[in-house]
Amino acid sequence: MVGSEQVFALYEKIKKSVVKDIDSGKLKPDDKVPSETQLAKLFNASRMTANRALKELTEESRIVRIQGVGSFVARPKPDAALLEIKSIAKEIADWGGVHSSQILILKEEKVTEQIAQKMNLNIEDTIFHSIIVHKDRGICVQYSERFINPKVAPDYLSQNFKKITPSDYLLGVAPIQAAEHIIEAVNCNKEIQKYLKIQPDEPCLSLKRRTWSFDRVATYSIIISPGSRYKLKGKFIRG
Amino acid sequence: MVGSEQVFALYEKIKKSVVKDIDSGKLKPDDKVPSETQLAKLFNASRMTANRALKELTEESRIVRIQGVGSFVARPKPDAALLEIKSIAKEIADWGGVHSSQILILKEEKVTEQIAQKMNLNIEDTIFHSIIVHKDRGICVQYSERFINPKVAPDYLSQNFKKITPSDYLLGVAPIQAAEHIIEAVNCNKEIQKYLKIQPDEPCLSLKRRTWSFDRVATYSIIISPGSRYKLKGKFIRG
DNA sequence: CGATACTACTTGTCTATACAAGTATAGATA
DNA sequence: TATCTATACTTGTATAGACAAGTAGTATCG
Repeated sequence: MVGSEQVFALYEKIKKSVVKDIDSGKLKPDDKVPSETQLAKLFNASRMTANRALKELTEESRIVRIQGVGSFVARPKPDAALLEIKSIAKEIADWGGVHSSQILILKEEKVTEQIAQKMNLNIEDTIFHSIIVHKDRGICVQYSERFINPKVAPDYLSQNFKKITPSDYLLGVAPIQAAEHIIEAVNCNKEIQKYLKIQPDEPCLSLKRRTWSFDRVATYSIIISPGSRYKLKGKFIRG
Repeated sequence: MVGSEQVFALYEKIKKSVVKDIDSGKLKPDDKVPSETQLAKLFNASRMTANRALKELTEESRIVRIQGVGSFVARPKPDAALLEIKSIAKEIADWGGVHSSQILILKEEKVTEQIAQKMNLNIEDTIFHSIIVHKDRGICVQYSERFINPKVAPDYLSQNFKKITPSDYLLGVAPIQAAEHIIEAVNCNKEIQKYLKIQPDEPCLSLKRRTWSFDRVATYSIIISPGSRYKLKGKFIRG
């Protein structure tokens, strides 16, 4: 093994070359990546080898390929990890509870400066704003305040949410491509204490979440759950 | 589109066939999957097509392939989602803090019944047990109690952890394949209050984590952070 | 002017073949 | 017995060629 040089397969060399061009900025998001035929000629490879390189870059979300058109540099995503948290309704169902929810607020309103910044909106834009309290057999287990970008779910306000939960509706019209979470333990304010019917010193889990859909910030949510009544569960597998 | 039947590519048919055999129980974990040559003959396909099918099944973690030996049904993992949480040291560094840690306990001991159950160990087995307090500029931000399966990191106790953190050492010798998390908001007990130097009513984030490596439970950790001093951040992208 | 057909180019799938490289086993050899 | 060797089989990589299918633009026709 002394002095030996790592040998890379040809398709790996092609991949590295394209990745290098992307990372160096030579190829920018939405730029056209050389076609399979061009790459094959460039690297003295067969088209299949270039195909494999581009195919794997697709799987790694570095490029997007469109049949008949070409391959293009993918738009960067916030990060490349996955956090899966079950919907509250599903979680309650899974431990044998009975889920119900109460919509406290559901309206369109002007964005505040803070929300505009978090959701990449202009200050004159409006958003959909909802506050929902989730219960298990009548006991409040979660306060959920959500701001929804009207561009990704224009019909949100006209849903009646009898047959489908707001979360499931949103997942249908605006599938989550990416999300960012901040989890904290907090003592929540009096208003939320009232909604959740908890004592002032009861520690609560606060989950602030931004989701992206179609390369837009789709939702910004603040989710508060009393520690004594709710445990957040997550699972993961590294790729 | 009326009455049209979905046409599947040949490599997809091969994939589906193998997946069906796995899901139906006809092929069990560690069983040998037919070789590329056999599948090619079976489906009247070329070896390259069978190769593509098995290659994609590898990427989907349904099978494991060993060059020169064959393809085998993968052992099932806890779940198929990914939660990435930065190491505390990295997170502190990222917001410009200065990380230090203090090892309170680091020893081998007999497992308790509870830990044995959580880590799939026998009651006569021993484990490595560590308690570490992480600080930022001398202020405690995290209490971390960890139980390590000696089988995945037999040299853990003989490390001095001057140049490498325990987490990074573990990641090196026992890469995480999967993990399970339970996140709660809690009021922590007096002992931990003392370690973290916090008030009794200070809400804390509790993170209980099991990690798997090489198909074994590698670690079980209880991580406690005061809410006022620590925010857990997670990011995700759906595949 | 608008619809149609043609074309050049792209990615998607598939074949037949080849050689490299890793593993397991049976048999020959020391 | 222990070790080497030939072999059969496996997966990994790569080629050259083929046809299908989708897109965009150009030229042609009515």
